[in-house]
Amino acid sequence: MNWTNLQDTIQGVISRLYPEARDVELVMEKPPQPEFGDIAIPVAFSLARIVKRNPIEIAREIADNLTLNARFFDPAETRGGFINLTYSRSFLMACLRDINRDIESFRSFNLGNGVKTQVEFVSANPTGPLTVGHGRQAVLGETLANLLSLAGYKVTREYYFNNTGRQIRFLGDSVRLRYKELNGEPVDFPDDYYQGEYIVDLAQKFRDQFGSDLSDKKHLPLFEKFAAEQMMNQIKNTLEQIGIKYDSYFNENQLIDSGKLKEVLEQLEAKDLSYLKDGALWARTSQLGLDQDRVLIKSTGEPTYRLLDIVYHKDKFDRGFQLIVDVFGADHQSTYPDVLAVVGALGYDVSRIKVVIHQFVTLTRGGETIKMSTRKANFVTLDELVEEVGPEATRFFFILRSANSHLNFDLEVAKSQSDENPVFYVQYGCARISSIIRFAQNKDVPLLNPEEIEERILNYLDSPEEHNLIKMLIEYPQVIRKAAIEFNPHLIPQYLIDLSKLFHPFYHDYRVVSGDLEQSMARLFLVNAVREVLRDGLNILGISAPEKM
RNA sequence: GCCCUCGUAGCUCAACUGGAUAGAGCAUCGGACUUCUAAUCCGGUGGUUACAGGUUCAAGUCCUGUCGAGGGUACCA
Repeated sequence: MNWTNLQDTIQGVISRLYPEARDVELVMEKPPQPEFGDIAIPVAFSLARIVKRNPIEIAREIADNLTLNARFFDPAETRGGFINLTYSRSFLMACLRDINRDIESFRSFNLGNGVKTQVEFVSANPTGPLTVGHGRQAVLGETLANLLSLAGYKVTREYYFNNTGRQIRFLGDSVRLRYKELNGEPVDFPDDYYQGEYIVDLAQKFRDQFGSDLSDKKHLPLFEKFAAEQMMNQIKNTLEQIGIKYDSYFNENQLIDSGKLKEVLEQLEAKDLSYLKDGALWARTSQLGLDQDRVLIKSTGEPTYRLLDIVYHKDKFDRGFQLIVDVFGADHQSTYPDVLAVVGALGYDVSRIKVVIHQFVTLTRGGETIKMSTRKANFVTLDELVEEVGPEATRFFFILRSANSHLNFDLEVAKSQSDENPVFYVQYGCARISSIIRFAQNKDVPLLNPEEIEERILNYLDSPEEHNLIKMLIEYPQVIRKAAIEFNPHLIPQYLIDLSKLFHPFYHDYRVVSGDLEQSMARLFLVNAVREVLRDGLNILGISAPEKM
């Protein structure tokens, strides 16, 4: 028995009582107040409109007809049109056993059925170190991939590596000029080139490797290749520091070299979706429902980012991905509709593409906003951030807020490792419970396994606080499921904080290992379940659950 | 100008996608370790959900408008 079974039961009662309203949406939620029970169902209000009757009567009628399995739920009550259900004691204890048995199967569910899925995230140009903003996307994308993976999707994590075009040319030439400087030659370094100190480092490395006879512009391709590869390695290192690994790196030049770009252009021409104007090739995006046409090939002969992204997405479909997740920053909000429209016009089912947009990170230092620009090099790198606050806090902080909210990141706060960083609060819960279990072992209080613990012993768990803890644990699978369905991973850290907020006061008020052996075993069984959930949740977030702190 | 995303306690953010009396943390004030970890706990203070209308049994959430922030509106990515 679980939440889903209950939902089916209620749906059945409704369609029997009110056949005309069989399709009504059944919402089940947590009531705002404990005296309203554990589950609230406001369905009578929606039914009232359809069957044109008083919602209070309807609620009563449904409650009376809910012949629920009494082993799991106490009789249904109604209150002002809401139907309220309360978990039975035996249901709570059954769940507690399940959690102690195997947390992964307790929270497991299958949405994906092995659907071949790609999650693309970060994909920053290798023209500079990753910034704090990329960090948010990295953590968001990776956590989403984790969630989809445990939801039954077959997930590939991919990084799109832009290794061609103007940005790379600028990068290569920036390095070349710094290299010239190192050779003692005078240079005029353009304002719109990459100003950062890391360019000088690259030039130095280049000089160490290739000598000092290559400053002539004809060697630019060598600089480009060298610099892009170096930057890409640096980016991989940065991501690895916060525990992020990819299954696949996709190089942009593959799209060009393989002829796929050309193929797409031919298809667009055949469908009369492109035309020449002012020396450039345009897409008729205005005919696809968008506000204006867009350039595909610049008059310089170079493809635009939009065109490459169209080809890339076509290629994703051609590689057999059935679900395509793109994690983008807010600056892509205007380009992805064009990409989707054109890819759709090429005959692909773009409803299989899910675009997750996250808002920008505003970086502050003691309340002062820091303006960031890669070009000007006045940015804070992800490396610097991780070095200051550690990988765990970095990950937790970035996943704590919903993707759609502007994230304010204050360096002073992050650096201080203060109470404002709730990752410690959650981890401390794990460490505390581990400590209790160690203590219990020394006192010969065993942590019983779910098969051997008797109902008689579980009867010691009879306080409201203990029941509330178990009820909170029962919510865990719903939280994970919801996070996966809605692409809202921030629900997980929010939940873990809430669970910890229930555990820590419990710890203060109730002694786990006491003189009463059976009571101690019961409480040990409970806190172990809490640790299982905390540890599993942290694991999904890529954060460790320390046994000691 | 137009298009996205937002606007919730002094600050950072939640609020189960339309549900019951809008919740946490930080900050601030005051308390708690001879007992399994004080990175903890307990209590006080804090709100016309930017503003004005509308939709309905019910609006922080939906629709319209105004104001404010960020992003886009490039033959940059």
